[in-house]
Amino acid sequence: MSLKKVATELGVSVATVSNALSGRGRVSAELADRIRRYAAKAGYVPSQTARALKSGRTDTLGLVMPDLTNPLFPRIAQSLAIEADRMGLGVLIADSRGSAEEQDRALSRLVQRGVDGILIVPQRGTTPARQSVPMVVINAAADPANTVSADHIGGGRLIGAHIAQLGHKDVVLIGDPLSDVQRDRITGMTEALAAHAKIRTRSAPDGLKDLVDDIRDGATAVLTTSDLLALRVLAELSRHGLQVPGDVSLSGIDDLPLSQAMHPQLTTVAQATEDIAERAIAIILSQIRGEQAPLLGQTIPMRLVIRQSTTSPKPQQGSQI
Amino acid sequence: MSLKKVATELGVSVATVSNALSGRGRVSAELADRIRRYAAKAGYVPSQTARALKSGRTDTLGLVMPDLTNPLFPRIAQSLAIEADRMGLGVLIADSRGSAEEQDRALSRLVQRGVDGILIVPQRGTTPARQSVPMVVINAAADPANTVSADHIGGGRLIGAHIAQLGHKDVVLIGDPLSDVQRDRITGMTEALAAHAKIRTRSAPDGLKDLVDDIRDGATAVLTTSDLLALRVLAELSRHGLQVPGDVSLSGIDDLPLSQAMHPQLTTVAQATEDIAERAIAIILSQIRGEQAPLLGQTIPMRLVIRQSTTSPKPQQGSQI
DNA sequence: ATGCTGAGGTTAAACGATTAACCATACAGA
DNA sequence: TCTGTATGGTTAATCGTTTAACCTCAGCAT
Repeated sequence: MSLKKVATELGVSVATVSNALSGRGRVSAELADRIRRYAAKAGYVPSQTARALKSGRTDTLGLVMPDLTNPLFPRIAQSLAIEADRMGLGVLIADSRGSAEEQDRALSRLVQRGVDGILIVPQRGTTPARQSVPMVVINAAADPANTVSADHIGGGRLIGAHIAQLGHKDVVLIGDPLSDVQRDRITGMTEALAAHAKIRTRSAPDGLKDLVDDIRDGATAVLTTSDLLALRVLAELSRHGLQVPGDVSLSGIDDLPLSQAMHPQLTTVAQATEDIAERAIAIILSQIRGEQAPLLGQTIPMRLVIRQSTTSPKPQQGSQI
Repeated sequence: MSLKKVATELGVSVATVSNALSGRGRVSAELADRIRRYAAKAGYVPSQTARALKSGRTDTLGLVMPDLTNPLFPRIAQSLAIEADRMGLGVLIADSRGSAEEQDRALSRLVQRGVDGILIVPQRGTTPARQSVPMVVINAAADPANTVSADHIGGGRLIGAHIAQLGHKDVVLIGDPLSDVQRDRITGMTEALAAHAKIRTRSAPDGLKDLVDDIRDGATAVLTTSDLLALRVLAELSRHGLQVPGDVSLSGIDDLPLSQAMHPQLTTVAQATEDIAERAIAIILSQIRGEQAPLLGQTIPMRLVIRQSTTSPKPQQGSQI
């Protein structure tokens, strides 16, 4: 069903049909009505392709992620897909599989496919190559412009403050220092805890094995930079007979489904992925439409989710000789 | 950079440029070479949109999933995205958010966007509405044609046989009976265990609370239909002081990242998502190209991953007075 | 010279929608 | 009667590629 077919079958010109359906040109009310009804009945669906060719816009966004296997991907993808859909946009996915080169290849493939804009969660420590279409960076730490990110530092502060308030005086922070995001989270935790507690920092995954020593040495809480890492820490602790939260408090970040399935249920910090998606798409849409408002890095607050894995430290800290 | 621009700048016709670049028409070797070089230098990129309009094909597939938040989604999406990419296809995602109606809406949106075919992981118990483009169903249980699925029954058998071989005589199976896939997995487990053990079946999530009783009553293994459920079961068991695998063996299915992070590491069954993706895309490509070979449901074997959560039952089963 | 063949191009139509520019009719005002 | 102006359409160009059909020589045989 093309415009032309509808037109000839109705004995009018394609322009009239187009005008009637779009409501833009001048068509008498009754003819417009007749056309609309006929088109609906005949199942006419405008060709996005033809429209794209004419308008130069495909109403499609590209989404590039470093690793689709990343447990956070589903959340972001879902929020983005839903919001994009609300805005009448499609989302084309691409996996940048580990390397910066693959990331750039993914970018240019998307551009060649004609996407109107690109949403990208960049590889650790890389700056994606500039493209000919608007680009919004998601969840990069402290990038200059066109960035929408969860407030990782703030998130770190949130959990740090929670732990400080519980009265912990000796805590260990563990995360992967190669990741900007995780570094930011550690920074936040440190800020919130510095005045209240001794801080030990370990880097994952190598530092996992030192954790038990830290605890024997007096640490009463372990703050991790991700839920998955927290699960791993829990494994390590329980292998050595340490109870959470009895002997140690433990926290994650991300609020993955597993944080509710594990025992004890994990205290964590959630990203407002819907808000991130909404902002990201708003920004990219405004850029696509040429409103070059230099929207600077936007930061979306995180939310503390207190569950069972954190409590006040045991009063008797006597075991350390 | 359009064909036309390249053509006029080189003083030839667009047809010649097109022919030279595609290698299809008749162009003298040296002219073709000159054109190719110039096009490359000028950064000419063919418009996919125009090509799509002319050819009627967009080289794009739609991927519909019931819930992008499903922990299996990343794996499938990644495998599919990579394989599609290898075949020169793009992947447009859509979330069917819970309801069968939303699923059908997602489908028709994709069709309107002009995808050449659709890959769908259907909602539980729904049969997606037939569309005007080829469709391949992924991971539906026992559907008729055009289905590519992990062999869930076989996977169930695999883990069942493993447990039988370990010598368990009394096991409980737990899963969500509303899900076709999970039912299939239970079926497989049952087949493999029927001759060797007493089988108790519980449905998740309500049956979780009965598990401890089952074990006190003599059950020595709990087989779940998913890793996430296994984690939940582990939580329930340890809340009641039961050790895995000391007191009970436990297994999952899916081989999610968490199965390695938890303690003990989970014995599980993995889907060969790459193989599934490859088959699914091969099928849909052949349909798009009109080779209507009535490819019937294809089933991809699963793979047993033995880790630490399963062992032989304790010899002394004396406590059950 | 004349006709043929083949190589190497060019012309033009088509895909489907949008839209600027144009045309025709009716009716009002002078 | 003639001009002016809505009103309601139609024509045709355009976006960038692809491709069937056609044109134009050069070289060759008759």
